[in-house]
Amino acid sequence: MKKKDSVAEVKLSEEQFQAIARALSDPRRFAILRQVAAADGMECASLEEHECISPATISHHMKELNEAGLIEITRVGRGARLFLCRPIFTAYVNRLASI
Amino acid sequence: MKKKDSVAEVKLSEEQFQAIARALSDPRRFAILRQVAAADGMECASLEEHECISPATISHHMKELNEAGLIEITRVGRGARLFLCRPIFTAYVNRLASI
DNA sequence: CTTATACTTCGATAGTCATCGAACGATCCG
DNA sequence: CGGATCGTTCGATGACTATCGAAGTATAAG
Repeated sequence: MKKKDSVAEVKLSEEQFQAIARALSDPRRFAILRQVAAADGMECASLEEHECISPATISHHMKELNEAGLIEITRVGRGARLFLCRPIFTAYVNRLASI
Repeated sequence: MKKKDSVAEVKLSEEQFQAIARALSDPRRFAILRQVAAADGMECASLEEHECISPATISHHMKELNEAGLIEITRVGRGARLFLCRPIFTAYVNRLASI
């Protein structure tokens, strides 16, 4: 008898687990992730962070989040659409919760 | 109708939330937290980390975990006992999960 | 009292990382 | 074609931090 395994729980490597922890430890990155979670498929250009940090820095954070496996980035036209990889994120949360 | 609020869910400040995220982003600290979670009230001297890092560094990590609100440290005799602050930890996990 | 154990504090160091500006690449529009 | 917009890459820089050894504090034991 199990609970909530409807998505066939992803298995995170130790490396990825730590990469995610690191990715989430930066306030900007977490803010970005929150926005993507709230509006899946949103335009990168719509992120609030464009108000306070440079495009170069935003791009850097995107790369980090992407390499941690937390978001997918799809270029469309001149812009980019952002998608939360919820299975990965959920796997991280569950693993944390289980310590 | 709610779920699992049996501990009267703790409310984390934005500051504490980020402090916890930062605390968890270091592999050593996470390893320490895992050991404490697995053996609440354990002796600091029993941590595996004594095999690989200096007492000074361990003490530093303890301070970080303590200031993030994740562990309590009580001196007893020459040693120190470590306790996981599960309500705080759970509040962090729940807040993460709710994005 | 002296020694040993357990942890803390301090200062220094080396490595990491968020941030930027500048230059570049791609795409859309007129 | 020629701008204009959006994002990426690169190199540099300043800030932060994990780590250490050495010195300090407290406690227990001989």
